[in-house]
Amino acid sequence: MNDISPPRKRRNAGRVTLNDVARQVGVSALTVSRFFNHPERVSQALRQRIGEAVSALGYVPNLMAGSLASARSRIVGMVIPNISGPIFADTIQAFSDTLARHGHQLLLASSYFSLEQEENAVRTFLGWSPAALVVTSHFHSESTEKILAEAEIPVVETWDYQPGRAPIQVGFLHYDVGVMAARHLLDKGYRRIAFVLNSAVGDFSALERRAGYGDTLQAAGLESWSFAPSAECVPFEAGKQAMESLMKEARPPDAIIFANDNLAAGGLLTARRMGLRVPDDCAVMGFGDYAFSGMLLPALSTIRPPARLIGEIAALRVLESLSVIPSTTPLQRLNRLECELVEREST
Amino acid sequence: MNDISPPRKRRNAGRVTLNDVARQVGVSALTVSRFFNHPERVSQALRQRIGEAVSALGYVPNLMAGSLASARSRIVGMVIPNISGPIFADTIQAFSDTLARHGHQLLLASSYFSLEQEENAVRTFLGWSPAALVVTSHFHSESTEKILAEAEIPVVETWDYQPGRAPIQVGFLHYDVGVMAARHLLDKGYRRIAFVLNSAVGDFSALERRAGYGDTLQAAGLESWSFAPSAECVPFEAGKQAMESLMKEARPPDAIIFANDNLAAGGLLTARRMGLRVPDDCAVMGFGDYAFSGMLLPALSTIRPPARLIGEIAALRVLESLSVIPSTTPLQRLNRLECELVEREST
DNA sequence: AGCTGTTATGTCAGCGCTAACAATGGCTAG
DNA sequence: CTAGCCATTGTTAGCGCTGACATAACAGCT
Repeated sequence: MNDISPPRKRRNAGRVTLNDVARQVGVSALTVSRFFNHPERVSQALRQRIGEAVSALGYVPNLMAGSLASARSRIVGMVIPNISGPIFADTIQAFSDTLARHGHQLLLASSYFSLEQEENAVRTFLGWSPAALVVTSHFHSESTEKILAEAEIPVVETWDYQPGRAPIQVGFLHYDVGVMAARHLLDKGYRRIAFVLNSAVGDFSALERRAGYGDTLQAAGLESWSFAPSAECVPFEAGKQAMESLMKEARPPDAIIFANDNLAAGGLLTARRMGLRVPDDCAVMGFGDYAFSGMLLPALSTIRPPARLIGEIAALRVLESLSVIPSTTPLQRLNRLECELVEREST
Repeated sequence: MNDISPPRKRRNAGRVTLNDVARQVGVSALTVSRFFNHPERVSQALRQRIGEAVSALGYVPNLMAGSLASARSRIVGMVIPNISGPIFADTIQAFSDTLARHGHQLLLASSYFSLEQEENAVRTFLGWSPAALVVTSHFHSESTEKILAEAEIPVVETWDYQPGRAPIQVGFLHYDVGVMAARHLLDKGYRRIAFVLNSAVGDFSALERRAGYGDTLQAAGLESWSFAPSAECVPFEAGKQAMESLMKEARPPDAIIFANDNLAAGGLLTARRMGLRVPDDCAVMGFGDYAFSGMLLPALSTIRPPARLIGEIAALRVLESLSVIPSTTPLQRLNRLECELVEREST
């Protein structure tokens, strides 16, 4: 019955395409493409007319198609331990904003300090041919290392600085933070200084801070001493547990460095509930300078990491690597940032 | 000279493609494609062999190509006022995690309460043919409304609940929060209750909370009264400014509702510095239940929004709309969530 | 005039994948 | 025994865009 089968239809969905714009203006599709990607290569007159047609038709470039054709995208993937934590949020914010200012988008995933989740996220992100990838710290699973090395895109490690590593790094030496905290307490005259680790397993950076603390105490001829709260308890509880346990010892510490301000806050409030005076009976020191740290009673002495700066500089390094912005060259060294000691009432 | 020009080369870059896998196994590319997207339509035996080939070759599906071909992606865009703020971070975290569990990715942008930035973000996101779009509140520019309506993808509005609006909404009625705060203070016997607005322009939700407060006071035959800090100052400062200014009045308030906990914290500390007793001289109430709120002295009474729940349910609604997970149907009503009054020492 | 170089635009082929349709073979129902 | 059906796999034709290359037009130069 049917003579010629009609050409197979495809669900174009009536979306406005480059070709529609091109036809409207009377040029080839490529010229319109250039209008978006290399406007300087299109004559003034055409630029004007294309611009009008674009807004008249309400054309939205299909970034997927563009990325597929050019094997480049304007997506940057970021894997970070968590989003809602008080420190990383600032980094994400600054990173995202800086990218956005230069027309790039942020694809985000959290790893919860799990190397396996990090690997999954990296793998998935690579499926999107991202322009670059940003991860946290230099601790990765072996396969993640391999994948990142073979990805042939810029990779930036944040929140850490390990001299001599290949990828671009934007962060600080956690070891130094441990040294800084220990020195501060030593200068203040404390001698029995304990260190409380994070209850979150996989937070290797905290271990480096402890190493800095340990070496500093050893160099001063003092005994170092660390407490690991049971995993699986929330930071605040872990701090409480640590304080109770440490103070029960025969010779309790006269100062405690907590792996972060959440733990320190738990410790601080527990100390007060136990009737201890802070810092007279026991000094307390945190890390992170969270929003609440200055409002505690006594206000918490802590070390403030350059969270926003990390995000911003990481984004700038990414954009430089992609030649989106000119390279401000010998900045390699400026990737090593400093933490700031915030001395308040608890030490 | 040259007889036949060689076929033009393209920068394949040696990446492993579907075809490579298919060739290795000895099937067509489509079968491998089905292996990933509709595994149930591939025979057991092939599934096995394809799976092996995939990991042997280290094949990573090119999601761009897939999305282009199918006009569907597994990206969900989210536009939120800010990332690092203490409340939205939880929503983002829960949203991202829930999406990730079902193989979807989060593309994130922040609007800083600016309708224009929101519109830009939405426009850009649409270029990625996202599977769905999530925005904050029901306040959008006219063109954003239009774009969203025409997008033909699920759109979810979060952090707000306006009866009778078309898009899926997951949130609460800010008006109710205002009522709840006012009622609480009235019940406690306060009569001269002031409201302090947010210093961030564009936070329309705060205006709705104020409306709830205003109507409640009016219904009680009391005068309502609001203070707007100068824009451009950080929340903490704005709270300070408000407290100083309000307390200088001839008949100062006996209770103040702040638009959020940051403002309230500024107000609280200022009150104490001014020698006022809280809550005896002036009660203080916030909104948000930020991390520090319970640690202030006196601990801040506030209203806790279901931040994580919003993120999680928004993600579930998105996934349902996309038929990724079965629809738990008459949940429409469950999208309206409740805030919780957290009574502490400041009221 | 002829040559080179530069700028502005077009042609063509494909990026890697999947929807629509077709084909194959085994199996049941009439 | 054959039509009809399901399950499984293959063929074809793009999705919307951009790279490499080609071309045209025109300027500046010998």
